[in-house]
Amino acid sequence: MTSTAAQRSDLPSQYVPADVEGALYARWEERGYFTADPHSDKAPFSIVIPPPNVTGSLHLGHALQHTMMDALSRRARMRGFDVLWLPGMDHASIAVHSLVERYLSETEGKGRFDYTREEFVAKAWEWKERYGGQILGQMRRLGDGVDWTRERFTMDEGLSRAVQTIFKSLYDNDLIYRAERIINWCPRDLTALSDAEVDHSDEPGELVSIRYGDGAASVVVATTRAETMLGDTAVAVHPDDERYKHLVGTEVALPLTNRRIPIIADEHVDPSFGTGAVKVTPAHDPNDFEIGRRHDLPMPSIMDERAVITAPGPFKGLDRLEARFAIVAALREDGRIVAEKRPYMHAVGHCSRCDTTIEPRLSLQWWVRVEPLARAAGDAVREGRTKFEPAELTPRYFQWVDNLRDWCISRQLWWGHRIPVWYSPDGDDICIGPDEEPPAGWTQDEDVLDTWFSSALWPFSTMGWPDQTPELQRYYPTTVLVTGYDILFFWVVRMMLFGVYAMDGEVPFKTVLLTGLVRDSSGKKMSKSRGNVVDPLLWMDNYGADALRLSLMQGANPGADQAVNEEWVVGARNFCTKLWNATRFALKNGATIDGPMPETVAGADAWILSRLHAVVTEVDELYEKYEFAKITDLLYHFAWDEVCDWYIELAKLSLSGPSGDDTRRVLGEVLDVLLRLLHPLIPFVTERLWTELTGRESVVIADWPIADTARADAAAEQAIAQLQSVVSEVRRFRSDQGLKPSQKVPARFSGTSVDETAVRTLLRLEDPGAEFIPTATLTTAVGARVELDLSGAIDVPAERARLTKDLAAAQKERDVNNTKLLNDNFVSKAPEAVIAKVRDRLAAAEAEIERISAALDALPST
RNA sequence: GGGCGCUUAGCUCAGCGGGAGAGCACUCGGCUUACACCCGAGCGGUCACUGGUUCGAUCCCAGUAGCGCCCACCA
Repeated sequence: MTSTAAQRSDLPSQYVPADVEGALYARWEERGYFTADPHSDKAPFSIVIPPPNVTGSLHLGHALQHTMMDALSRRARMRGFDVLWLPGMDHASIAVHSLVERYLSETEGKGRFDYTREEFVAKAWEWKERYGGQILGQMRRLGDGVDWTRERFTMDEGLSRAVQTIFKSLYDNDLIYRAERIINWCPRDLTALSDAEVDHSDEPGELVSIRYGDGAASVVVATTRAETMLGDTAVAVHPDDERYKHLVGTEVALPLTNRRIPIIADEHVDPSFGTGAVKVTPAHDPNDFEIGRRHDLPMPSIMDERAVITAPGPFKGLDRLEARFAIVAALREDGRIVAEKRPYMHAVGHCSRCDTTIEPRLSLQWWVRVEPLARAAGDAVREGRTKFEPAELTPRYFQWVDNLRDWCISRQLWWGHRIPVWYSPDGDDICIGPDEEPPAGWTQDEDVLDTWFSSALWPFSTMGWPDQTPELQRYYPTTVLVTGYDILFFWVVRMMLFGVYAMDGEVPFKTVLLTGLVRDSSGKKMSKSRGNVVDPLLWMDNYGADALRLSLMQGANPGADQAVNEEWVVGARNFCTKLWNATRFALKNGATIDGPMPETVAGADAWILSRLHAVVTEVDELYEKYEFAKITDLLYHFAWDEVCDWYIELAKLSLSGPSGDDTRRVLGEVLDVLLRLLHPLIPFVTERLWTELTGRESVVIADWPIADTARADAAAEQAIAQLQSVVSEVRRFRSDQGLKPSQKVPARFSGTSVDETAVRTLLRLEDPGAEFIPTATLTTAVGARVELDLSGAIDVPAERARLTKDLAAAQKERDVNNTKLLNDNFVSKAPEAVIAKVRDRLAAAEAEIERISAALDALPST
């Protein structure tokens, strides 16, 4: 399978991602590299993908998270794990409804209610097959190594079965119940919503104070929702409020109506807010509902499902906002308005899907009793069975899980899992399990379940639960969940609730890796309304999937948001090109991975191997902490600064020398290991280069590098450090002197053991001739002396400026350290190692000052 | 009202008790036969402010100011 690298060294000088990415992915998929094997004897490693909406398209947040999951699973595969990365999509009940409704209105000119339920659902499936799931192709473009043979959809038969099974179990255990309560109602989507699906924002409204009743028996209430007064059935005051004690138990006339309503006392009322008296509208406000329940008040509803007034009278038929305006005007006319504050900023709930103002509505819905589930889910984290990365975000989990209220799970929609409860003509109900038949003549509940209900089962429903499949037994609990901290509540908490419940207390994941949000280049949240949304597909088109992935990983500090910017993607693309050309150089020069590594090597070869294995160790440590930004930074600098800028430059010299074969082997080794280390982050370019370099099948199935501590070579590292120091110092001198890089300068070395030939070549220095005149002398920090013959052409002012600057720095260094050593407290209390270091630095600074002063003195005076 | 976090080079961010760092941007010089998507050199910061702890604070503690996020039924 191997052939010599030199035969294949025909790469062009630039990497063109579009030429290779598609074909490589197709080959990986075809060869089944990403297919898990539940019967394997390898240790399992599993991740379930956060299922994107079937309506969705890949955005930068996906790109970030998918790259992390891909990197983790590719590395695990290389390390010898049996990897399952399970892909799939969510049916996204409300989102599909909006899209399908728009689609039907455009294509057939009809609205949702022009179809029967069955027709609409059929249309939705049709839409899904035709337009849904675009993201799956986009995931392939990004390089996601998911197991497509196990792709799932939340409305699959198997997952629907899981939904029905757990629903029945919860129902039978009295953890699901039906009750009439105030719910969040979206008057546009015409459905109930859970608390999590409501976004609150402060908005300018109005606070009007209205006098109820007349004379001494009157009371003033303040409200932001004057229109709901039509449904008032009481006025409440605090029981201890002396101002109103005498009124409790009496009645007042409700303005604009003929009704009289009682004044009641309830602990909920805050006497210090407003007038201390509050109107009570049990059918249109959650607090008022509770008060109404406590006092057994009537709960008349005054609006329909579209938030249009239904209460008889002049306001009937008005929209809630029109009604508010009209009612305040009418009250004003009646002289009942005591005060009006406008604008009055207060929090208003909005439908997270369509942004319509939520209407609290009294409604009969299905609920999950979360308290017992939440306690178990909280304990799982308290006991450390699930850990959060970064750990700082753990309190946020508890904030959620410890304060959950019952979860409203029924939705007045058609696309989704229909509630498996049937009603008899007499109104009895029965919950039907997956293998049961409802009694004849009974009818099924019309509602579907909240989309998040099925998502909450994802870690086990996708693996075949409730059946005890090999997958479920092997891959649950999953190794790690990677998701944004923004859906901790929506999703993570609920998976914990149901996972712990359904799987006998076993958590759905051992670690939850929470990523930050991807923001625009100035750190602003991306949103359609801001118009700053970047399409990752465009960047992939222009720079390649690897460049996108690498740029995202560069900014991926645990739990922190990151700003992205096209220039970073350009930089990442440049890195890929750099790698490409380094490998191209290696191939051109006969680098190889064939044959055993030489036991001992010298000079730059020894140094780079020492560094390479240190990097392997470090990368492994950083992966344990999910430090993607640091992993990327480390590999970026190792590859670019050390391998390309120094090692390859030095290798150019030795390739033609006596140890050329060693260098060819070492160069092959370095690139082989480096490409394997980089593969999880940038799979395409590394695959292309690695197969070219090694002639082997695929880096996807290559082994993860193992650090070889025997290659650690402190002496070699020190020697190269010295060489680098000498070279840098001379380069700086040349640059300050304005010498062209191409200009050759005679030079003489002393006091150093660096490889003179190497240094001369790198610096374009010539051997000293017979008439060598040392017009400049450089002494570097490592004690090497370099004399250069500029034949009188030395730029004295430039050199004086350079030396003066160095002198000032050295003097400052001397003073700082000297001061420390003169401080008795420091000398007596600081650790010995620190003191020794300061002494060394002082000595070095003094030597430096002497050296520079001498050089300055030696300069010809002008 | 609770909870969390941030403030370090022009920008985006690392660092977090003993010498201020990276990428990009910027300046200067270079087509040095892997790479101009490149090479070499350089400029750039009283680490938000005020106190405290410490021999020593960008780093720990307290407070101040500004910014951000999450949660919350004060009408």
